[in-house]
Amino acid sequence: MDKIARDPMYRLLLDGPPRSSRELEQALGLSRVTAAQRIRALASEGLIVEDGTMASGGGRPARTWRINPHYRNLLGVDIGEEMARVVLFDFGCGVLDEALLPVDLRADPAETLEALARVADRLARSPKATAKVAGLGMALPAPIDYRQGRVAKPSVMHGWDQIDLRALLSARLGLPVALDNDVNLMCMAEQRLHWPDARHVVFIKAGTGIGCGMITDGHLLRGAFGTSGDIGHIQHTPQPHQLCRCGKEGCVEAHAAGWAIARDLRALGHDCHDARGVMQLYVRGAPECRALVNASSRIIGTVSADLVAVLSPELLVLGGTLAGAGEAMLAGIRERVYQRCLPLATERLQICLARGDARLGTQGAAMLVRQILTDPR
Amino acid sequence: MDKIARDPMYRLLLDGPPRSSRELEQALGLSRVTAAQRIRALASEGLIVEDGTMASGGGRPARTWRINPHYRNLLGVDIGEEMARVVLFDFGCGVLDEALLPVDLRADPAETLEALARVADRLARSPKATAKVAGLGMALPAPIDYRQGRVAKPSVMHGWDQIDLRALLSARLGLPVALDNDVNLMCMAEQRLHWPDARHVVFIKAGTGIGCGMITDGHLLRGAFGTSGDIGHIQHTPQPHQLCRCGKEGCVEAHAAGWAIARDLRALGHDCHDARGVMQLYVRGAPECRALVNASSRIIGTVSADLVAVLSPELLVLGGTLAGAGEAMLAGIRERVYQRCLPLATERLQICLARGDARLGTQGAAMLVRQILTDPR
DNA sequence: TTACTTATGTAAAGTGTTTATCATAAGAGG
DNA sequence: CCTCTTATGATAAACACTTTACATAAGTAA
Repeated sequence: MDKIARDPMYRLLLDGPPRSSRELEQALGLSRVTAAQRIRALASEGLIVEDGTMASGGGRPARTWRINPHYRNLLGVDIGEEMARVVLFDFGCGVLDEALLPVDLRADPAETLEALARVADRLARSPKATAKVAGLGMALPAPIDYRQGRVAKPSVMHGWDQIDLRALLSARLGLPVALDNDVNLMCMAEQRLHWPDARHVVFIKAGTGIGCGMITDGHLLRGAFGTSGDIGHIQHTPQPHQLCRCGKEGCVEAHAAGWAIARDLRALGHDCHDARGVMQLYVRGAPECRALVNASSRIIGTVSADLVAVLSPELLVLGGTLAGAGEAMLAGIRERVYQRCLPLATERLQICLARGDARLGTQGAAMLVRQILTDPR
Repeated sequence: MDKIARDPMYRLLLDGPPRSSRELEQALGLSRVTAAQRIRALASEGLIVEDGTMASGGGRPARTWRINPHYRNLLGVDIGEEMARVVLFDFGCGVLDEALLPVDLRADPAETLEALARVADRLARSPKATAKVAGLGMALPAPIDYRQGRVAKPSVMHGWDQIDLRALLSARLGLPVALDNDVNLMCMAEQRLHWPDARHVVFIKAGTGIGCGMITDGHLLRGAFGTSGDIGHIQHTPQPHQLCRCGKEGCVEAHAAGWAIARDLRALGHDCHDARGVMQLYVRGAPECRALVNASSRIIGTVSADLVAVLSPELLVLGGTLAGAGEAMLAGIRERVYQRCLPLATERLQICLARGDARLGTQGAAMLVRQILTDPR
């Protein structure tokens, strides 16, 4: 593991927009002399580069500095329930190259890992790479003990909790590796990249499964055991109870998740297996599908209302495959949130669709390993 | 406002147990020389005093240092829906003197404030006082914008949102004043004083109203608009909907709060007006009251289960007047939490009664103003 | 008692930061 | 063009903290 600057100034530029010398100085509470000195040091090592000049306010305009995206590259992996995505990023989380591969989470984890490692190796040597790869981050659809770097206790990833995932991958690839839950990472990437000023965010991922990530006071909320955000298995007692894949009845997932909608569509004679299939039917305009998606959005809205009442966020973002239904999903969520929450909590609340694309999970994964690599500890 | 040390070393001793020179040095990342020098400075100003010696580990035992509780005194005020409590604390939040006064939240806030100010003035000159009063903290049963120092938009405190509470009180008393929501402050005091090692805590206050406070990663969670923890007006669709005092139907409060139980007891012919009245009947063993309290505990348990699933705390504490029912309340909460949450979230979760007494709110208020007085900013 | 261990005090030398001062660069506005 | 404003660079003295080294204090274990 090669050394990368752990200077707080560099971290500030990694997380935020380009800044001038004066802004850096003020943000870090340094004197002008020290700030300038540290900027020089970072620039001479090639970690940061000049970005441009700010608008003049009547005097000499300030130069701004930004990170050098080509100082290192990063790999981000997002394992979904049917597909895995591997993306090669520059150090600013800009996309350089990408690969998809099918995965079967019920198969032997070792085989899946080896397949992933081969793809990662190939991407690291891609002609589109601009620098050495500094680390790999991985998003997984399971609760993760992200300090231990392993799956805590999976609902859909049978057998994955037995292995020391981080050590295994790190040894196989010769790279620092960091893991976390996919929803947490999507939440982090969405906030950092698209809503940098929001300090209290709830991110709801509605796809084949349902989960949420939370940012409070600018920090990702992982909970005491890394299992936070489990809204999929809250019971909200809808009229006829449905059996959930977790073994309980009446879970949110069993009524509103992609797999549940697909189940209901199959019962109506459609060929549909997951959230992606639901969206295919949805865009074709199948009325039964639209009705089921609308119902799902209202169930998700019910849970969202509880989250808003408890956490009082300024922003509620909907992501995941089902967010492809766009305003239709938002309408159901807004309906329930405004109906059930007190005006004080909703009058300044924004409810909207995620701005990030399908690479959000991989971006969050890359940001996580970058964060760990540059952490002063 | 007189100056009080803002040295991080002093804050560490304020928040935690007595520590030795070496422990302080390590906790703050200082060298031995600097730590000793700063300890000398704090001791010579009378801010800290020697506490004793640690057990010897084969060599000279280390001296430990603690804050000097008599350096300053603090006032804590907790305004309830029927009574206000004013407590004079030493700087370690030990109780020195105390007063209760009836309040009517529907009356003119100015009159209530003047009555409070007179009591505060009297306590500050109490013969039990050990030092000058450095500040006053106040806990209020309403959402508070704690930066602005005023009531955000009250449900039960009509008219209180019109006034700049902090400025008014501060001018009247000639003291720094800090405000926050009562449940937030109870949560903070309970965690800091009784569970200092717990970093993820949910505190549920079940009294005349119902609310919750949350500590995540050791920090009190206030949300974007200071309105977090509003579990009283979550709708959980119990069978026959009850009208809530907020104007909606089916709120948790309308079925489980002290005022709702009192309402049901009055319908059964009992003379009962608030949570305190409910507890009086409860300890006398009235069967209808026991049944209603049990039902309430299960409704609170349902909400608790959602909180546990979302936040993944290591500790769920029940406080407030209804917590006086003890194990009976816990039983209902545990029943629902273990029934509805995944084992991963509950296997290491503790569910218990608050250890703090009726002064918890005033203690939190005193801690808040102490925190602000010693904040380096 | 002596030997060993850990805690604490003091002084000198070195590192990094801050403050203060002076000089230069580069825009806006007249 | 000149003047005003803001940004930036260079330098030196003052300051805070760290490291190192040595001395002393106060326990335990033999």
